[in-house]
Amino acid sequence: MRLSKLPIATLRETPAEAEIASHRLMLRSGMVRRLASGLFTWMPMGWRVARIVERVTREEMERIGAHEVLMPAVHPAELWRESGRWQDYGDLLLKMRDRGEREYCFGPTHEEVVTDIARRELKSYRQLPVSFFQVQTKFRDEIRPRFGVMRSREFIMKDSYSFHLNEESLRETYGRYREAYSRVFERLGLKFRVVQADSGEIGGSKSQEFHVLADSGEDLIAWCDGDDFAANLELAPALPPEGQRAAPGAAMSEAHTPGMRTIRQVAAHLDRPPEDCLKMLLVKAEGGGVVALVLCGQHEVNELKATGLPEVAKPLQLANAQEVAQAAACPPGFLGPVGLRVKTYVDHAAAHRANFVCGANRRDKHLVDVNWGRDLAEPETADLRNAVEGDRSPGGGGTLKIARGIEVGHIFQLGDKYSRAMNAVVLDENGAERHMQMGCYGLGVTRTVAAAIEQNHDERGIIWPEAMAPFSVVLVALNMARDENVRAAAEQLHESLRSQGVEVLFDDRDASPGVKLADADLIGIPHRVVVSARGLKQGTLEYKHRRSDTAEDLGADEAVEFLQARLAP
RNA sequence: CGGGGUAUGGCGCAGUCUGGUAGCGCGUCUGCUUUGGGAGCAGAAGGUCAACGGUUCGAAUCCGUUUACCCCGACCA
Repeated sequence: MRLSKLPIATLRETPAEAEIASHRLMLRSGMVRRLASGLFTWMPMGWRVARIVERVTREEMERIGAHEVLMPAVHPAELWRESGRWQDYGDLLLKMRDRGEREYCFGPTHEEVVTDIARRELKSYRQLPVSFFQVQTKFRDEIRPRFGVMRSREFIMKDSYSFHLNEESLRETYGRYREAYSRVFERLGLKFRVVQADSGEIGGSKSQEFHVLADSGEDLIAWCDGDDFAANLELAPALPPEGQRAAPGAAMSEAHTPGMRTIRQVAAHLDRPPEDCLKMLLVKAEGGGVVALVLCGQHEVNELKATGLPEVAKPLQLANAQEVAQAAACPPGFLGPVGLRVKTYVDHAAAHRANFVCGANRRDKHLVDVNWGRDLAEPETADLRNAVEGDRSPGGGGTLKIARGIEVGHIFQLGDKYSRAMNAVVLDENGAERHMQMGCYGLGVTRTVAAAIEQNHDERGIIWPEAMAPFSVVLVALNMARDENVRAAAEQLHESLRSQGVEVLFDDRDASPGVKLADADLIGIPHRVVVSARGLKQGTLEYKHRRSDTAEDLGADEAVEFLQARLAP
């Protein structure tokens, strides 16, 4: 492609709306343009990248025998009423009416449609297992679209659905998808992790997420290098500490802690480490009232774990002022478990502390040298907190690491949730009707493009992994408009590379060298060749990799072989 | 949906408090010069100041209504 023919300007200044690197760089490099909140046009350069992700994904889907289909983007309401999700999916579902006042939604996912297909087409266990996939535009009416195409309302997803006679077959196919997804992200050159995940609204039992590792990721994931444990932080168990709890020491006493409502203030004032200072949260209980949760000062409550307790209301909500006042005669900063008559759960780590500090349930007072079993009853323990770096791995192979990730894929074993709701059955070998087992598997195509940029960029621009780059080589011809030698050499190299099948972006614009070099860095093509009058005088071209700090000269006549050697897969 | 904010040429912004008929940088176009890290000079095009209504001799500016967008919270590929 000749840049002189691509009428898309790169932006020197960043539009004010862009908060994160990928959004900024995609706008500046002209990969996408915004139409409205959460709606983006994919411009030529960006679309090439999206299509690479699509292509690699398709190839891996076909490799495991999935059949590509294309289902409608618009779905009739009846189908979604049948599954119960016309209501359950909530406002994320974009609903609309046609001229006959019939109700439809724009599909945010396709379990209903594919299950309808399956119940019509699949009649016998002999047809199973089978899986279908599509690459298609989805619409989710997100409350707050943000981060450009990372969380847009309209986006492209590759979604697959598998059908099985039994759970064993489902598990086997699920495993194949996990491997296929891993191959997709490996081939794209992304650093990623597969982690255990919560199934959320889609339902079903087991699910795993694929996260591209990036510091700007919205999710936290935990894993252990010494075993195969890996989970979304919301699911990662925080194991009880090992060993015996220390013996009680000095007798419990009261300390004056005026106005100190945070763990940090209390710990500093009493000269105790934060882990010795237990904090207590009052949260709303199912059916009214409150439940108390006690954790070590440095730990964070885990919402999924907390709401898993029978008494705790979903979603997790802190008690309001009235509820706190009802439970204790002090402000929230001075709450503690001693003498409190509220259902109380204590995190394993907090239950392991001896001689700890906690609120006294009196304004401006804390208790010091408190001990379970001495100053108050032995606690009812539970896992309430987020795991932290260095915690013991549930897999037993060492300690946990924590990193940020961007969720680009999610695979589920759905079981019979949809096949039951929509009565999708086949006859088994005994001629009996059986609800099919289902799996579903999503991969965010457009989000993967943004995630790749989050993981691979520097202050100058994007650094595409080789496999995702919209072009392999950028050919920068300096002062081509006024130097016939440069023009001839550049045109010739462009033609040679093209004839060898190399995807080359030819910067033949009549622009200053600074502009061209800056744009080459911004767009992020891995291999750069500069043709200049200066070099040609010595019969050389200049080569530089986007990740390298230094350029090297190469003979003008060996450029094609040189590049081919570098581009070899 | 709750809270906060913004809306002025393609992009980034000033002007609004204190009303007087719109300006800067980047980009675009023309010409000359320059040419290895976002060039210089000269000239030019481009704005119903988000929309509607009101106050006023006069509104980007004051008042009211509406809309769009952004940021912070709960969701997801």
